[in-house]
Order: sequence, then C-alpha cells, then structure tokens
Amino acid sequence: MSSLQPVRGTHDLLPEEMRRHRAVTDAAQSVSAQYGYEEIATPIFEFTNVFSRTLGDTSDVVTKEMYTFEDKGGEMITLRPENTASVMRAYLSNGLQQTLPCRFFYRGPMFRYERPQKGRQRQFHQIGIECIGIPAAEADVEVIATGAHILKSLGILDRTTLEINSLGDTDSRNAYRDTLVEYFSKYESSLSKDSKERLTKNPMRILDSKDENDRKIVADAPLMPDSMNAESKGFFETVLMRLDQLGIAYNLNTRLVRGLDYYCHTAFEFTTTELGAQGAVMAGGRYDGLITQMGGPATPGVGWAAGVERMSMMIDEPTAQANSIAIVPIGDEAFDKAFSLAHQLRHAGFAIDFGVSGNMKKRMKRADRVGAVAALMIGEDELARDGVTIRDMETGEQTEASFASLESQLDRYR
RNA sequence: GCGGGAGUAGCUCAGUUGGUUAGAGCGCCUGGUUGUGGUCCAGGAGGUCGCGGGUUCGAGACCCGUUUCUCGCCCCA
Repeated sequence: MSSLQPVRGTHDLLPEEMRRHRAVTDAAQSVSAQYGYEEIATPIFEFTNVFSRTLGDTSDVVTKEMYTFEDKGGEMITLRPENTASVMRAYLSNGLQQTLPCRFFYRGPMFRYERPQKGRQRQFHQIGIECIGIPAAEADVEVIATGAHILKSLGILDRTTLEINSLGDTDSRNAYRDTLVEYFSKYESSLSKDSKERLTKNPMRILDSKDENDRKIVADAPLMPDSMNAESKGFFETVLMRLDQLGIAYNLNTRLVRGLDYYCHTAFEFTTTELGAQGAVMAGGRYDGLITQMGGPATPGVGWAAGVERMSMMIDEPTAQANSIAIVPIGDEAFDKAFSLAHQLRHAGFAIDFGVSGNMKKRMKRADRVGAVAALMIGEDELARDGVTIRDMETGEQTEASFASLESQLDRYR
C-alpha cells in the first residue's frame, strides 16, 4: 500500500472537519467552565500499567485494543485508550489530594486498535469531565447535567436518550455478579458462543446480548436491584430524584452495564440512533474504587467521556470564521502601499485577505471565494487622492475613503 | 478477530452480454472583460479505472489474492 496513505483508522482533519471539532470541543469547554470544570491535559502515552491495572484484565480494551510498545529505555508504554486513568494518575502524581474536590475537563486524541467503522477510528478524539472527591449522589447529577447542557448547546440533546442504571457499590456488584453466574451456568450449553465467554470474563455483558436465544434466557435472569444493599438503593434513588428535580429526562435501563472494571453505582449513556452501530455519544459513571486500585487513598470520583467525531457528525455545519476584508492592489506602486496597509489593518484587529499575486480580476475572484465582506481597491486613482475604494462584496456598492478615515469606515465590517 | 457490500477525475457518480481514443455534473485554470467577484458564453488541464496476479485475440467490467472504505458482529466514545 502506498506510503502516502494515512495509517488505517486515522484521518486528517482538514479545515472543514476541524471547524466541526472545534465547535464541539469549544462549546464543551465553555459549558464545563460554568460548572467549575477547569481544563487539563495529560500525556497521550503512559506506562502500560496505568491502563492495564485499572481497566480490568479481561476488558477488550486491555486484551486486544491497546497500542503498546517498548521504548528505547525498555519501558512498556501505551498510547492512551481513554483518559480517566491518566487523569487519576495525574491527580496522584501532583498531590492534588490537598485541594479536593477537583473538577477537570479534558479534550484530546485517544487510540484503540479496532476495526474502523462509521464513528469509530483508531485515533479518535474525546472530551470528558472528571469530578473527584465528592461521594454524594448530587455529584453524579451535576456531572450528568453538565453533559446534557453541552449536548443542548450543540443542538443535539433532543436527538439523544439518557439511559441510566446503577451497578451498586462493590459489595452489591459482586453479589449480583455471583447471582448471575449461578443463574447463567444452568443454561451454559444453550448460550451463544460469545455469551459462554462472557460467563467467565464479564457475566453482566450477557444482559445486553443481541443473540435472540440469549435474550430469552436473560428475560428471566435475576435483576440488579434484588442484589443491591439498602445503601446502594438509596444512593440511586437520590440520583433519580435530583434528575427529576432538574427536569432531566432519562430512561431506566437495568441492562445497561459497563465494560471497564472501575465503575460502580451510577452508569449512564447518552445514546443516539443516528450513528449506525455506534449508539453511545457520551458515557460515564461513578468510579469510587479506581484511585485505590492505582495505589492511592480511597477517593470517590464520577465522570464521563464523549466522542468528538460522533458529536461532530450530528451537529449543524458551524458558521465560518470572522469576516475578512480583501485588499486588491492594481499596479506595482499600489502593491507597495497595499502591503503595508494589510499589516496595519491586521494590527488594528481586522482579518485581511491579501493575495500576493494575480491581476485585479483574479484577486476579486479570490476575494469572492474566501467570502470577503469587502474589498479595498488601490490603484493610480486612489493613490492620487491618498485613499482607497471600498467595495461592499454583497451589494457591489463602492465608496471612497481616505487612508486617515479608513479604519473607522471599516468598523461596520468587523 | 468474524461476516456482507463497495473502490472509475479534487468531489458526486455513469460506463450496455468483455470490443477502437474511459464519460457527465460540480469544482479548478484560461479567455470573452488592458481597473471589478458572483451570472453567462467559449476553451483547457486533470485518470497507472485502489494495488498485484490470472483468464482472454482483447479486461474498468470476469476469476484469485491484497488493501482501504462501508454495513453488521464483538466491543466501545
């Protein structure tokens, strides 16, 4: 294959696509800030054990999707497949336990060795928030509210559904897991091939199997709430009550589970039907055990991550950047003057399009193509009276302006 | 990792049961307009038909392999 092809599952972000990404991440950053989330960035690679220790030994992400390599110093390095573990590592590395609670927003590329599909690439981008240090259910609700607010500001909230479930605390989750294994083991021979594997690796996954026969067995499977202790039930009730209070609509989904080991209590996803096989736009939950798993002090946390590519496919085309003004010199002498004028106007805060070559017709055509709102024409006539001609590119109307009054006359095109 | 569909110009696509020199629209360039963009008219550039092999007198078309995209499975944002 030609070496000029990008690596499979990677894409160049050309200006049009980049504008969509920026519309998504800038809106997310700005809304998150309203909720007290400050932006941070962690390295795109970490020691492999940052991920392997936290995501779960049997998760697909760890077992088959990580980009892992040995660097020249013999260290095992992994390109981050998600950012929560990195953020927690950063939290511990920098001794931020002193300043709890911490609210972080992040954006950046993630890497997973997967089969590319619509809305699924090997290098993709996520935004996310993490709220560290608040054990109360209100933190879960704040995190969900922030996410919903971002989706709303992008104009896509009403095209998603908030699915929510509780996995309970560690005791409840383990109890439920044991109950499920016991139940499904009775039907092991009739389970699908995938589900037989899940039985040992991640029994809760059998609950959302798409296999028709599995679904029949699942229909009578024990339910999570029956294994939940009183504390876990109370926690989830508070979450739902507070969501109701804020008018955030949700769909209770007892089959909603998590692939990564560190989740407990609240699990949620904003899903859509617009992206083919990829339903999840934004997903997250509570991860009280994560920091302990990494060797830190017991610290609660809750957060979500969202796919930038997935959201940018759903939003309307963002409006282009600032109004620009084209400068069109006619003749060598005018070019001299125009070259300085472009510099002067840019420092006065205008966006200037200044083509360095071409006759007047070409330059006018270019001004039109870049969407300039006005063209400043400078030729012999204009130089003689020490000014320029301003052509409004929309109406075609032309007015004369002296160099002295130019900036104030251009104010309406800012 | 598994299964289905596709790959022809920068983009969207046509190309008949295998037959001479592979087309259209859009976009791009030049001219009609020596100081005026969008509209119009005329002309032009741009293709190893994804790549490699095979069948055939002859392959864009058929066969095999491969690669990329795409749809689904697994899993996930």
